[in-house]
Amino acid sequence: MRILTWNINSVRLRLPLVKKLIRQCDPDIICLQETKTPDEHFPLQDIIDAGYPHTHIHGMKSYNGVAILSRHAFTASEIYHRVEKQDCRHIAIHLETSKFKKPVEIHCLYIPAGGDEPDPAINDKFAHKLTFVDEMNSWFSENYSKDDPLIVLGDFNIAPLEHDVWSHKQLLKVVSHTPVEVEKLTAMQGALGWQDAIRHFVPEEEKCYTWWSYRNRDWKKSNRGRRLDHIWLTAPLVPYLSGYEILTEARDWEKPSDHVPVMIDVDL
DNA sequence: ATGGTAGGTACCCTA
Repeated sequence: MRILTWNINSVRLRLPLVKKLIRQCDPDIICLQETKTPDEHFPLQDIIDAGYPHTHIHGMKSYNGVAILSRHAFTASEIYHRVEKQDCRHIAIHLETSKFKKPVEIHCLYIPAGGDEPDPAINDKFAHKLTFVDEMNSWFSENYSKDDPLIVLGDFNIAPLEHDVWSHKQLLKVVSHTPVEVEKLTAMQGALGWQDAIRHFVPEEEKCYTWWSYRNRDWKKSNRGRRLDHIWLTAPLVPYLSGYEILTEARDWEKPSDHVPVMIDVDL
């Protein structure tokens, strides 16, 4: 089972790139963030025709929006509203497997970016981001145990490790790598013992990125990247993890997203 | 220290 996450930055604009991605990677499940469209304008028929008849989409006008597109039927689908907002950042599906009694749940997340100023007292967007991560931490802790087979993935907008950014020192006061948000994400990770599927394969001392800013003349040459997109698994799933890929070349596709697809293979 | 680009929308917001 190949499971993929991608912040697509407008699903309508980049539908041709979704098709290219499918041809190239053939994922079983595609999780998208920043689809930026209400459900009635989501290109659903194109997705179905591309081989993904099972879809769970939750979007809004202009901002945010998440989607799960699957080759396989799922038994349940959920929409969650976070921090008392209706802003389309968290959905989930349940998959029956032969490996586990309980369904495997896949949670697709788009954590708020948090604006520019890393001070929650003067920046509401950063305050929202911190509250959002706290709420995710307590919600997962209250509703699940470490023995449940769970996957949480998406654009977390936080690069937690030193080598998840091009310069740890220069980004300490830059939203996405500040100690306060890293601490909250790490607390959430610890609560259910989430395993970072990418760092399962890539040593922590090795640079690893999934996002490069548009505001750069040559993203590849300067290589000022950050690892903002993540796939986490609970312990029961880790033995079945068999591979990963970060599709860095997608940053050079025509009209690219600033994020690249991240995927894992799990033998389910 | 500053400004750089992109997408959606409606003359500005978010990333």
